[in-house]
Amino acid sequence: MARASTKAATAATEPCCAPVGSPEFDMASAAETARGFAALADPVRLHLYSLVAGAGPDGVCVCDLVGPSGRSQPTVSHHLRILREAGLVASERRGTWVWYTAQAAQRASLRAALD
Amino acid sequence: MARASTKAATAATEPCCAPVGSPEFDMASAAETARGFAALADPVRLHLYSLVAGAGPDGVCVCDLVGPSGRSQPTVSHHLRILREAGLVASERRGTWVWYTAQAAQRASLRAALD
DNA sequence: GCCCTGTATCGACGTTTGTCAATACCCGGA
DNA sequence: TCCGGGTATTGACAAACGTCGATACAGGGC
Repeated sequence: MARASTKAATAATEPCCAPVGSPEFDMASAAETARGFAALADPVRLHLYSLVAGAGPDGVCVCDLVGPSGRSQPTVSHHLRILREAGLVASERRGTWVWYTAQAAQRASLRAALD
Repeated sequence: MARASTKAATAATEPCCAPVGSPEFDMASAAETARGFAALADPVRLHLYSLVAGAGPDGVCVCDLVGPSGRSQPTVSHHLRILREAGLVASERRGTWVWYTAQAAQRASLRAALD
């Protein structure tokens, strides 16, 4: 765990390592970012999100997501909830049905995390 | 599951929904992409990856990752393996120690998935 | 050769996740 | 008001995950 000089030490007896430059790491925002990535860490959710994001600004009705996902309706609802809680999609009731739309801000936020 | 006209149906008795435009969804590559996101779906791994990516092209020695992560050495090794299997980092032995370097290609691939 | 140190693997544990059937909730139409 | 259909919630279960202690492996110094 000790620290060495500025350049990688090729000698073996030295403590070990390099500068590492870890100024500080915001653990709170890291947990939030991790939740965002976790929302996309499942093939079914990735598929659902691509369907929602691929639909125009009007979004997609849930009833058009159950079929393509190949999962039961409760399972799809569960995945949509995770995407919603991660801020990647938003839901809106329109009469009998519920429509989901993609939230560009959160997608941009995750893309920015891959700087 | 039925299909409606091209525009959102405001009437309630119509079957339901919109075009949805899901041309095809490559399930195989989706699983691969999901694995990439899953690798970043944990705060500890996010921290480890930021340390690896933040270090210069030389990378970081494992011994400098255990401390900041606040986890045991086996746990860090476990997380590094997941990052490596996801293609986000690569490991290289240098004498006594093992150094990890970030793989820009996979990071770019994940960023591209957020198109 | 033996020891010492750094890293990876193994075994076990509690927690979280993905899934479905059953059920409750919400809304529009009759 | 009741009924019917779309969606969300609940309960249960197996599988996967994060974590650690103990241990095995690898390489350098003696």
